[in-house]
Amino acid sequence: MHLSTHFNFEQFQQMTPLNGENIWEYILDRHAERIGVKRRKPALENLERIFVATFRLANDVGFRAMSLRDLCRETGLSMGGLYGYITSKDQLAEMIEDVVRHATQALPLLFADVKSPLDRLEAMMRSSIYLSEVLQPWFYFVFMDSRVLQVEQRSMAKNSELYVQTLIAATIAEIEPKPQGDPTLLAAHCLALFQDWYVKRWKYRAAKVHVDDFADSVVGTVRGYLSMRGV
Amino acid sequence: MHLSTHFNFEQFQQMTPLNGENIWEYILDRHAERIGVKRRKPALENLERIFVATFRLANDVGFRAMSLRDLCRETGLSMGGLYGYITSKDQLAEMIEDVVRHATQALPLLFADVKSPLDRLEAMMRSSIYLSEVLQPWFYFVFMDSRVLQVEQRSMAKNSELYVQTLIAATIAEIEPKPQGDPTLLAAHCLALFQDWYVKRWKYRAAKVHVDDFADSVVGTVRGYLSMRGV
DNA sequence: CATTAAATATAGCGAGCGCTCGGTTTTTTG
DNA sequence: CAAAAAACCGAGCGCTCGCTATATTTAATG
Repeated sequence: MHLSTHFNFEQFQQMTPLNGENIWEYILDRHAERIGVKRRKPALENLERIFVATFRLANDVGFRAMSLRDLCRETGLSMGGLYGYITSKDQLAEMIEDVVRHATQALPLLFADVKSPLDRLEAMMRSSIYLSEVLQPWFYFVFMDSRVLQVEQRSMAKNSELYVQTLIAATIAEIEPKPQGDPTLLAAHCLALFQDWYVKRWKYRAAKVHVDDFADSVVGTVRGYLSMRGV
Repeated sequence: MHLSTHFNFEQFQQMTPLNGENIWEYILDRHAERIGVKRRKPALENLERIFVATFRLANDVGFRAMSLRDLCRETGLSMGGLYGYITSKDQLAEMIEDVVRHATQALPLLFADVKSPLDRLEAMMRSSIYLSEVLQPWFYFVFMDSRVLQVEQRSMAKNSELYVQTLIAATIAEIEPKPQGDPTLLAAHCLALFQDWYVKRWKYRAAKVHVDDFADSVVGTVRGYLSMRGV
């Protein structure tokens, strides 16, 4: 199961438990007893249609301004059919936030046993970037729309960010010789750097930047700074 | 007029042409012939009420989902009164995007004559951070809500980002000895770093991080990396 | 092929939307 | 202190919202 900490995107795709294909199965199983639709094949197809359309519409007008009638038009479902898969509009967003949060928090734990803190940091940042490449619309949705969800989802998304930041700060604090600057602030910078991949995806797509180039650049920059001699 | 390139927030507040107080005058003058209200004092007061309320509501539900009736409730104006200041809901967002774009693009030009590229880069990043501190809700609004505006505003916001990125990339390219990595990609990292100040403002507020501490950290990190010896 | 269960279509509820416009109140002016 | 000007109010227009109850169509099963 375990790979080098210097894996690239192709290698990551082999090891990630969640990807763009099996995610519909994950969601269907996770909400099995609540989802009214019993037959598996149309359920998976419709789930994919629903979420893909949600991402497109939310990106156009924002989640709260997106109408379920538009969602029906995009998916080909009727209002009644749609409500076989969700219990409310808010609950639809909740499902997305839930996927992203679980995926985000599961990743860093895979590398908890890596001895070198610099290598562990690289592995966490690389896997975060690669995962957000595989699930870009999901991550983007949570980043842009979690603020308009109900209070509970909002704070869950914030706490998830702080959790990852704390993990990274702890790793940075282990580095010897100690890098200049506050580990928590440096960890925040790391988050800002790798989140940029899915937040500004339009920019990198237009510039034809490959995810491996981006990851190399971020990792190289961070490693370069953190392994500098202090003043 | 000219200051050192190592100014802090207090010094920046002395030199910025736009701040939290005179911005209402700026907006009133810029839209003078369109705004129906002629008397200056109530106009300035109501403009402030309108924009402050817009920021609060847009942050809660997103701009497209924010209703003008809620806006009236928050401002104390009626629908009719509100429409003395705006011509449409979209035009309200347009005014905000316009302020941010002009302020963003005017800043870097102040330092075009700084000889040392590293110093110029520092000045551009510092001023960007400090300006976004003074006008945080404005910057945050454009970052989060420009995607839901009409196509024209959307592309203007994107082009503005690319413009600043190009300026920074050109400055990075001047640095000797040449830093490792693609200047455009490094410039993108710089943007991600200093935009984090207003995008994740909730995080830094909670952690009681002062804007000068943040700016020092970002500038220190970037300078540290860019002035490293290449491999 | 008939039966039955699953999935979908549709009409409709009360509420709220952006926006307008005739009327009212407030402020300035002579 | 009137008259004129400026600012503001809020009911109402046509339309859409999230959501539901019921009827209809589709697919699996004997």
